[in-house]
Amino acid sequence: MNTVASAAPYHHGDLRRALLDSATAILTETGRWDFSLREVARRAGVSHAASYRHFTDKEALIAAVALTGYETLHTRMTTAIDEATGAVGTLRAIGQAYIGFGVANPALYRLMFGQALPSIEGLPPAVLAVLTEARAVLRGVILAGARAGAFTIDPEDEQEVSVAVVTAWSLVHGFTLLTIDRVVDREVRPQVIDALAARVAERLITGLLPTQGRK
Amino acid sequence: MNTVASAAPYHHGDLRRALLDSATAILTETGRWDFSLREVARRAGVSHAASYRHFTDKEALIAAVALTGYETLHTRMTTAIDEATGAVGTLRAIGQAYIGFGVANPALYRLMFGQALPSIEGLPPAVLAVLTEARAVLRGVILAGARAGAFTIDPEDEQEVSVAVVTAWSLVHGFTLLTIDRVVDREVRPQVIDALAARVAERLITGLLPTQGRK
DNA sequence: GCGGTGTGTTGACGGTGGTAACATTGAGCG
DNA sequence: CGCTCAATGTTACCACCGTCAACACACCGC
Repeated sequence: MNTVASAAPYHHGDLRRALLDSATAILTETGRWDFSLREVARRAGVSHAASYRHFTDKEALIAAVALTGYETLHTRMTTAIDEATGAVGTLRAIGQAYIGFGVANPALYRLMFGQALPSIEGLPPAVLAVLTEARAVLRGVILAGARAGAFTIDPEDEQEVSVAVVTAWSLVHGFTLLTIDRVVDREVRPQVIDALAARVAERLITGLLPTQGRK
Repeated sequence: MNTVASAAPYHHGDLRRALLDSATAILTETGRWDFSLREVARRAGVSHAASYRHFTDKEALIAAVALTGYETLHTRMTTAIDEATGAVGTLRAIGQAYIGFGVANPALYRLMFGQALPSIEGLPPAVLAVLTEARAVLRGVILAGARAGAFTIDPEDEQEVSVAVVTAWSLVHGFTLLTIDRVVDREVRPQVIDALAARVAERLITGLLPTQGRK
């Protein structure tokens, strides 16, 4: 009866996947993350209560969508790393991949980092794991750069490394959100976001001060 | 009948203000920005439809709350500037004020920058005005520093100044959100956020590279 | 062939944002 | 002083939402 080609093992086939697909479709089409469960179900051609066989909660559905987002973000970052060379180049690549993902999927990005949960904690462990993994990747890049002497960071000083990680992540996260929210737009009107992102990243790398010590 | 001392010009007195107060109270108490209009009205001791005499929409109420947030943020920034000296010192002060505000009012901050609107555009003009003003303040600080020769920025190069503005704002915005969302917490476990914020800011100012040119 | 379990449906409940019709009350004006 | 009227607040209602319980079906192993 169904026009879908692939196998239909159970009643619907793979409703869980279908629901996730519907949700992400709404996300990208409308740009809003505050969709209704019923709309997702409707779109999947299924009754409004069917989702509860696959997700305990609306929040669980959202968390599952976020998880897919974290996963693709993570893979984009790692592939970007693989294709880059040098500490600074790798840092640039990873930042570009991150920002590129966020700008390409604004609603998903905001769902991942913006909303439905009181805090990141309380999320399913799988979600936290991927998130932690992504941070570990960034830390690894910075640590490698520090060990290679490319940065002014003592690789043995854990705190110093952490500060650098937080700094880089903050910059990239903040830039992504400001861009998504069109706050930046009015300031710069960049033809290409990439160019602006690159210059912002450069500012982080080179700093603001004239080339000499601090303070 | 009312225990409130001040005048009660109309039926309730100043329902608009009361509703805003209720909303902010819920915001700070529960930490959630997705309250219901009816709860706000209930808390103000008024029927749920009364709010529509003062706000066209739930979104309008939220925007009004956000507006108060932007205003206090703006004043905190300007007073911080007044009390600071030197370009770098001023930049530090403004960043600290910004982060301090966000961390002290997490739910409000997320409401201001996180949520209910497809994008920042489409907000009431008053909101946009204050937001723009806040950015202008930051730009002024950076421009002054550039003119004084404190930064490696050509004050005549508008684009370069803009890049610096976006960079600083992105950093501070991202750091605030990561802190609020407890993402940073697990990485560093800072006893005092201020200390971490200061070190992050320092990283922006001094950059990552060993003290020499770029690339 | 048959029971049972996994899957989807129907229908209901309380709560929500929003609207319309009605009630009240204070202010302006004779 | 009393009337009107517009501003403010209330009641009643709508469609929709998230969630749950009861029911229907269909495929599984036996």
